[in-house]
Amino acid sequence: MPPGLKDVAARAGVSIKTVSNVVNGYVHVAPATRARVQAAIEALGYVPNIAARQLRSGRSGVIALAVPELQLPYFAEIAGLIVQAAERRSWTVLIDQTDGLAERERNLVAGLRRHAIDGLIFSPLALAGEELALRDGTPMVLLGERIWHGPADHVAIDNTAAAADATRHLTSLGRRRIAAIGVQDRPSAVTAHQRLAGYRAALTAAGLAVDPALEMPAEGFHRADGAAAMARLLDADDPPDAVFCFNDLLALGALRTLLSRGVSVPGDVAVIGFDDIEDGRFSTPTLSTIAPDAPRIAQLAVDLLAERLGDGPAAAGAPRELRVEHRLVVRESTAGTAGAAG
Amino acid sequence: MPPGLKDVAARAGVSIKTVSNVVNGYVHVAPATRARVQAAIEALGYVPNIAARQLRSGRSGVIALAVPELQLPYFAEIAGLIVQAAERRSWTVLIDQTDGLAERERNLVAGLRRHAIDGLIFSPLALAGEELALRDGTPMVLLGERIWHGPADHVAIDNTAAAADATRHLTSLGRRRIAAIGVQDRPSAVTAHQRLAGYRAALTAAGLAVDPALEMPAEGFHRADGAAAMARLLDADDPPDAVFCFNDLLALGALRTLLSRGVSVPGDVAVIGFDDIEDGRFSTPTLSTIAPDAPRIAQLAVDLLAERLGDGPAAAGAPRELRVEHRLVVRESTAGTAGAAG
DNA sequence: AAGGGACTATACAACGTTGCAGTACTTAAG
DNA sequence: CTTAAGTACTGCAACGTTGTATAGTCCCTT
Repeated sequence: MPPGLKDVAARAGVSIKTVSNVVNGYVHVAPATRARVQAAIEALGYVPNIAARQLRSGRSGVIALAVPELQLPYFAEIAGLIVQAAERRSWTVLIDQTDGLAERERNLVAGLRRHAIDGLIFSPLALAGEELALRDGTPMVLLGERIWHGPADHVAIDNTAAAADATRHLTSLGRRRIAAIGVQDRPSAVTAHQRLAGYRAALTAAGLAVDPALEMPAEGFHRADGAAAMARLLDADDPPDAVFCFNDLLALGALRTLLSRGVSVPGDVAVIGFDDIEDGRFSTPTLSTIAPDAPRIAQLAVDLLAERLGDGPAAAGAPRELRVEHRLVVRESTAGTAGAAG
Repeated sequence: MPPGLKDVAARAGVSIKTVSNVVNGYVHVAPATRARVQAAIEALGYVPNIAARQLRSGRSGVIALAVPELQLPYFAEIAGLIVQAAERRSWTVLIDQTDGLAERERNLVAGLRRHAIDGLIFSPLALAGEELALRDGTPMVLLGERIWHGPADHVAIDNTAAAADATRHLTSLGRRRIAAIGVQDRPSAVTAHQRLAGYRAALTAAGLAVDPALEMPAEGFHRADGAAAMARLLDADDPPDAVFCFNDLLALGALRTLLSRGVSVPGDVAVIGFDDIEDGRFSTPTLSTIAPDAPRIAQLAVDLLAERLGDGPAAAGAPRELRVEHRLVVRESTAGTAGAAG
């Protein structure tokens, strides 16, 4: 029903191939011909059929982005930024939600969509290390963890250093009993492990003891988990005077518990999170956090993929690891000032 | 490079079409043949080429979802739910972010991706009414507004009634000076208009005067807009004793302003929002709100699309309008209890 | 015993596009 | 004036799949 090259060719009085040449910007087309074809294209409202193009060329112009959960504000932000970056290369982004399920992630890696996508940007949650090796040749860029010598290209901040920065901020404020919320046992929970490592390192560096009672596990990284963990900390014998939460949602949950119990923040307990999501800028009190350079992460991920996709010389080669900067953002939850209830 | 029907056929010693029949679950294939083909498929790791299938059948198995902004938690939630609902029909969802830009929305409606998608679920922000008529035949389901006699299928809650419910909740608490935050002038801002209408209707029904000074405009529907509007309300001569915010983010922004100025919520000012996003369950105080039945919205939208796509009898026919229920959710910001600072 | 139907399997064409090979004409160089 | 190089355009085949048409086999009915 919609017009094809054939229809345009008929109307412009040229061959199908010439129309194709015009569409693809082939140089050796006479200006007059080009104009005539253009006119026909516009008159008929011709749009190239992507399926046919893909069938012929093997390229779909679609890349997939797989994230654990779109409702986590951090991933929503990253997704938006990647879509923008991809748009500049006129790529379409297919967003896949894994819900952190190992099976879903394995399917992706095994090449579930295979023919449909040119590349994959993947933020793994359940999988790590060797399991991430892509079976088919689809280029992949990993996001968000620092996996040394991993099987694929990789963009991440230095999680361990960032966690240490957050913890050091708390020690520099004179806090001595600093808890961590978000510890996870699963061997694949690389993020949690790295942030825990950074936390411990900073404690040790400040001459503080590592106390297992202060390392609170969290099932997920949601507000509810943070709120529950904070409650357990407060109910314990020797409650903390500061908390480093492994992401902002945990921190917001913790804040909720603290405030509803009348604990002053940061007076009695200082709180710092991780991610710098928008919510943290409007919570009461506003939330100190570690801000990864998300726009740069998105841009680099897309650039890396483009490099692999380019048929140029740099297409092959060993996996690359790109580090992105992060900043410590100090707000009320550690620095004080505004109406922090007590 | 990846195997095709041809390769499987060769290995199984049957014709290409027979393999195709097995893949598509055609009934009249002898069990022995079917088994042999299945074995070949698994041995070779055959995966159907979607592009070729689409080229042949015209169907891509992909539907698009276009929302204003993924970072708005309400849309992130809807997106997740739609992806789930689509998965049950083994459809893939392509998520498009319009940023509320009229041009981007017009492109979509004009059929930008045309061949690539089987249908479109669209939550318009800048466009309304006639402009939404789809040029090509791609089925479309509209989300989130109540456009009477619109050009396409449509799933929505009764915005006006819901806004009236929220406002009535405030009047029933004895509040007399009730402000609204989120008013928008643009004729296409249908949501804002309808919520304003419901607000006014409920005021009138309660015997209260409509006071333009209490109807606060908001550029966007973000926290910052709510915070700013609330500040202006508090600085005015006769501040309100309750606020109905047109979405939860505005309400959370308003809460932030109220608390940082030491105004008691709900003691001095009661606050209610709209959407029931997760944040509102963990804010301080927790946020009363109107909860649309989001899972049902998602399910119905996908079902409607499926109906149009089915080559069955119900495929054509006049646009349908489906109404989804909503509930009033009363939490601390209007009902009191927990540690609402004062 | 003949006819009809259900079952099993196949061959061929087409979907719309692009790579490759090739033709005809023009211009510049020797 | 011939030859080579470049320009402008065309035709054919192929990408991998599925719908239609067809043919052969077997069993059941009349």
